[in-house]
Amino acid sequence: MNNIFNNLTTSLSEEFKKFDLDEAIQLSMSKIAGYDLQINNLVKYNKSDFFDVLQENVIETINSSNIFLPVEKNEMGFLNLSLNHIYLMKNITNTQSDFENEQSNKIIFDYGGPNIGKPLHVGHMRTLNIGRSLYNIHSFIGTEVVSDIHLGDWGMPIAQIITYLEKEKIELESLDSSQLEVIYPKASEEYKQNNEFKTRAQEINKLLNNNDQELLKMWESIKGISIQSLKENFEIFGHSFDYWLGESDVNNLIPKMIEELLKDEKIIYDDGALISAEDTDPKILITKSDGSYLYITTDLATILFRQKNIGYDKTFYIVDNRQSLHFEQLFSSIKYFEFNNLEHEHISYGTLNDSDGNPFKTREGGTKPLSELFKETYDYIEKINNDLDKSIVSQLTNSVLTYSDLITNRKTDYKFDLEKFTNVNGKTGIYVQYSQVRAKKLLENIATKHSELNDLILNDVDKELLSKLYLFTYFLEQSAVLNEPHHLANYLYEISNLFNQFYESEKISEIEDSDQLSSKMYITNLFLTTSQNVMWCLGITPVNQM
RNA sequence: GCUCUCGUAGCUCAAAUGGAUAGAGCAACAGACUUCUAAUCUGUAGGUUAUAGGUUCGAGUCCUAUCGAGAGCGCCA
Repeated sequence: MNNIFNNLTTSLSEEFKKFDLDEAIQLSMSKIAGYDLQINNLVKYNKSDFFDVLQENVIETINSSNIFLPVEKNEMGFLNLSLNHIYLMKNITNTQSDFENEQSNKIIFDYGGPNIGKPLHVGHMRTLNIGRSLYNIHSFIGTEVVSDIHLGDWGMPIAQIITYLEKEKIELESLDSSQLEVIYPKASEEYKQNNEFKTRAQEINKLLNNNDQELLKMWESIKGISIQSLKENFEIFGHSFDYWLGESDVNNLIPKMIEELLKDEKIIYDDGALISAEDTDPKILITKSDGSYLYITTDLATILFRQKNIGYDKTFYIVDNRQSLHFEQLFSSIKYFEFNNLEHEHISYGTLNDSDGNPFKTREGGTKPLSELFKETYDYIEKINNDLDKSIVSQLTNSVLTYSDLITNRKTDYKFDLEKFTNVNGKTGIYVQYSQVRAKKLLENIATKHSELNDLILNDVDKELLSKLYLFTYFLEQSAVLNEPHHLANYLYEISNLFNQFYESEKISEIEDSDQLSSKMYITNLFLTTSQNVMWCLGITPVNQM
């Protein structure tokens, strides 16, 4: 990605190359109070005879960039850097234009993955939050991004629902989404318990795969009802997708895919089922022994569909940790079957549990619908402040559900603790929202006193805040490179906390000196811009009052 | 049984690619409101990074072993 530090680190690498050293220069957060960043690449050479010369050259290069205040030599080779606020003031805006990117790189984000007929439940929350955030982050730095919800709209679950409707003689015309949501668990239960039901469901599944017109019509209206309900839900949570493709859209590609793989002897028969001929442990099952398709069958066909109809350089699958074996097999098969050499990555995440660390359940023991979690959070916030508009409470609810999800490293399981996540203090959606509302009000209050910025007059807190704001790019890059939104989420807390210190340290509206006031205004403005852009990257909508 | 992930303060978590004295937030305790919104801020306390070895100038991070936790392992997705 483009940012103001890149040119510098590139030319610093050149300095190392002059001594035959291949070093990727890394800026890291400073460990020493009073400094902002440090460069540690020199340390490992501090016993070499060229150390002094190299260090001098490096320092000279840094100094001529103006990004930092003059750097001093360090015996060990730790270069401590302080940002040059005056220079950066003219060169950093923390808006998207700072990161304009010329490389064309297209990423497909495969996330969400709800099944039709089933309501969104808490298990969907992380893929939606992480997926949206990564989509926004990559979009923010200028990458071409495409999202695909990858609907579970085919296969056994659908067959089970249709079998149930048939058995209970439920008319399609009378069916609505809330009914559908009740039907699925019942159908799934019958499938397990009742052999007759199971046989019929498998039959229907096969008929569907063979394009039975009557059944396809039923399937289509069930899908329509389901998508409508999903879209209404997403409206509440602020999610949207570029593509609403599903397993059914690639179904017709599978027979030919299987045929060709068989012909090339990439897959072979084993106990009637088809497995990959690749030498793996465990073996990769491609179709069942009755010829019907599996998770990996559709995922493989999806690759073919996407490279033909969408085109991409990378695909990110934002899916649960527990499916890592599936993706290992999928990615390995893509190469082995010679589909393409593009980049595919499983962006895995841990399970969301309740505050006791147990899987989220309703009181009755079923999977908890996402709408229920939303309602509980909404009510909790409303109790804290019942003067607010419903729309703001709703936005705050989303902030809490999103921020608490993104503040933790995605790889580990985490506990959803309502009381903790709605706390006014601490790393919560409420706190970061409050901070930016404060900034907005402050700007409204002193707007009339605004004057041109001639010089920056900064106290210690101002400097600390300003430095942190100029480091937006650092955290953005970390989140983008590692596909980990928590770096940005934590950054949002840090700048919010520093802003609150800044706000409390001095009564800004009473400042007489116009240069000093302008400095404060500038910082407040930059904070607001940064905070709102970070929120955008995380998928949080800033509220206007609270 | 095999494979993978993880173990950091009382609790929940940071510390990307190995870098200087391991940081935050809660909770606890002590302070600051006739407010630019105190839904805030300040301070105190809290650590042998599970254990034992190893690699390195340098290890929470890499390697090996042990203990502990979780997940996955051909006809679900």
